[in-house]
Amino acid sequence: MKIVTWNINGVRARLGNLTHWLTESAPDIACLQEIKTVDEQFPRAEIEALGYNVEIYGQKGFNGVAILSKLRFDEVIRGLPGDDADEQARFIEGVFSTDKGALRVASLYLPNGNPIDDEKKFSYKLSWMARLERWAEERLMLEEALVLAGDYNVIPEYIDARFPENWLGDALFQPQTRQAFRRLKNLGFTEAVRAVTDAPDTYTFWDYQAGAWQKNNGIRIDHLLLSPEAANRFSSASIEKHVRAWEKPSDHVPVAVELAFAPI
DNA sequence: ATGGTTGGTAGCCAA
Repeated sequence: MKIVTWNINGVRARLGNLTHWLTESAPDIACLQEIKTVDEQFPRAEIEALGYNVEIYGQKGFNGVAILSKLRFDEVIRGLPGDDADEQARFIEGVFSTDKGALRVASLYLPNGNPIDDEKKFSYKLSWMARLERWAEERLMLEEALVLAGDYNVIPEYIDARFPENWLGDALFQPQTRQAFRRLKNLGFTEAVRAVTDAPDTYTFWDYQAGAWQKNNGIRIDHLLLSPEAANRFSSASIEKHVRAWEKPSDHVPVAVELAFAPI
């Protein structure tokens, strides 16, 4: 089973890319972030025509996440618990039935947090990460196959940036940010890409500005965390870098994992 | 050199 995360940066502006990618990459489950639309304006019919079930947690203008799945959804939960006042659409989870039991997949869009001297923005990022850790702690107690996929807006290590010195003042590379990501991982997750390669050139995002793509000025911020039950069936990960060279690309590319589960 | 680019929006903001 192929599970992919992709920050699409506007699903309506990227519909041609999305349908082409779904046909080419053929994921079983695709986690999208930054769909930047309300549910009613999501291009549902075009995606369903390709054989996908669609569950959306949209928002006007910004944010918004979705899960597309060839498997039927047994359950869908929208929003990250822990703050009833948080109205940003950044988290959706789906539960599926497989030959090995339940598979839970979350699509998350972690707050950017910049600029770090804006106390509201950076503290929102850190408190969101603390909420995510509490949520993960609870879910791991279920001992299910769980894939926590999305745009984490976290550069975990120096090798995850082509020019790490450029990111020292950025919310994505702050010590507190990196520590919060380590804390999450250390609950017992396997981070898929780093489990299969130590290569530095595994970027998932290249800014639109200043020719970042042409200079390979990239960072690795899109991640898939696997619970032990998922990690034990994990065989490979891939970064679909060629998508960044398409016409009208997102600034992120899809990141995929292959897990030995079959739909039932 | 504190630059530049994109999407969604009508707040130039968020990234």
